[in-house]
Amino acid sequence: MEYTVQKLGKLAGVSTRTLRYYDEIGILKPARINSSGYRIYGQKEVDLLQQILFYRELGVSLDQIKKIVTSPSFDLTHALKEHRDKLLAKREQLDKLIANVDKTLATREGRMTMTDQEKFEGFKQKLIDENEKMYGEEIRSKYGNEVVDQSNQKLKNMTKEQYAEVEKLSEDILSTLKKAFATGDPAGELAQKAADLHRRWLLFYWDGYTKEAHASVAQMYVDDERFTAYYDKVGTGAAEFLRDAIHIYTGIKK
Amino acid sequence: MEYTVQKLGKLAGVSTRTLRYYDEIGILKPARINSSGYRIYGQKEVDLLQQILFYRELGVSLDQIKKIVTSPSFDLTHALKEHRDKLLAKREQLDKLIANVDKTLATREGRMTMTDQEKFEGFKQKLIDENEKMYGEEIRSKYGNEVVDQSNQKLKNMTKEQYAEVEKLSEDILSTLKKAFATGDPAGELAQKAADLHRRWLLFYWDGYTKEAHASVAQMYVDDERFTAYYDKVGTGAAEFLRDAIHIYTGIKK
DNA sequence: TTACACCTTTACGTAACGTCAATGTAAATA
DNA sequence: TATTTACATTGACGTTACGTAAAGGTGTAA
Repeated sequence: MEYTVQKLGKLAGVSTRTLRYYDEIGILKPARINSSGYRIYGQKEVDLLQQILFYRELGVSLDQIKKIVTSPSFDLTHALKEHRDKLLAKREQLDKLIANVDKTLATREGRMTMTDQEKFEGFKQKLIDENEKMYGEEIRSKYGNEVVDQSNQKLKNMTKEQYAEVEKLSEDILSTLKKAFATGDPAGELAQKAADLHRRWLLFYWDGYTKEAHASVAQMYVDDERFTAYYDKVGTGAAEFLRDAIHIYTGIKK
Repeated sequence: MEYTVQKLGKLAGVSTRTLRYYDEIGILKPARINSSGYRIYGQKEVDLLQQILFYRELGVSLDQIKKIVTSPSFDLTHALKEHRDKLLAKREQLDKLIANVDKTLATREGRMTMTDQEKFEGFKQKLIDENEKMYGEEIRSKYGNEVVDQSNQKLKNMTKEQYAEVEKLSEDILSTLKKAFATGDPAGELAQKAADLHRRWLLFYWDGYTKEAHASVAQMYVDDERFTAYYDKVGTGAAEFLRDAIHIYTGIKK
């Protein structure tokens, strides 16, 4: 049986380029070249190619393979042992890399959750505390703990993408609030949009959204100086403005 | 503190070529270029290089590193996780390679010992049988079993190098025997050299070399047609010639 | 004859530098 | 000050095992 490059390539599962390359580096020469300059391979070459591909499978370099297949006295066992040593060293190196990447990831994730917590923990606690203060023991025993638990769960399960969305919402709230604040009308379209964004933002933390809780948080923004300061970045009195807008949005007035 | 390429290179443990390459691919540009065209690096670049080398340590490609260090919003955690996946896949691949090389080695070594045994087992058995026949029960119970055991051990423990030496000795015996046979003098220098080579050859199989056993083996070469045929390749009557030479060499005549 | 599949050689691209080569500059020494 | 020595520059080729055109010749079927 005789083969052209493509036929042999298909037979062995290699590209024609590979066969030409093997010819070029002298590792597998065709049995003959026909009158048109085509490479013609015979059975012997098929067998040799199989040999070559076998060693290639083992990760042996073509240079080494060449030595193996061209020199009959080549000490294959020794070569393979050396090759195995190299592979083992490589794996050790890989293991180190993997361990390092893992460690780095762990550190980063540790930092990430810390950052998350730094960002939210205080706020969350504040929310809970204020909530409690506002609604008192009665309401807390009713659904306060539940809300707290869910909030904690949500925070812990939040993905980076979700976090990014939350941040975007935060920014949107501020920018919308700024425009709304400029109109001076808490019942206006912009102010109501800000209130709606704020509701969506809250949904990232609360499962059991209620108008009452929303209104209560809005009041808190006015009562707690830290939140007041945060929203007053938009303009002096913005916290009150947002509270008014939310109270209108929720239909609840305290 | 300002650094030229070499100073920074020494500081960070990389070559100047590496620094130029990093400049070339835009991963680490010097802080400025002085009037002579020298690259001048500052503290910021030192820090960045450390970053770069850290990721390089992790096996991250420079292309990826570039993305990491040039885009602050790059999702490093995600990138590292993907990178780790790649490393894990690589290790799996490596493990397969290693297992295959091991298997190949085992097969080869199995074949090797089989080949050894094919080559020696029959001969060894013959030796033992003949020895037994010649010396009878008495001598066999005296040291025959011991010799057999040691011979077996030696054969099994023979390294490839030792085997190669044995083969070389075999060839030397034949070529020397040929030349000696041409002289027709079993007491001559060449014949005695052949006898000595034969002794050394026997030592590879026997620990407890004795002149008697050696002389006995020599006689066996004449008695057993297979060995006679082997040595008569050198010339008709070569087995007898070798026997005579060995008998002279050992000083034992049967 | 035309189309189409298949062949050829030539040559650039890959990743991350190593290694000259040719040449200019800064610092140290005679 | 002149020279040596050390260090800088850019340019370019080499490395591995092919992938991927490009430009053009060949074989065969419709």
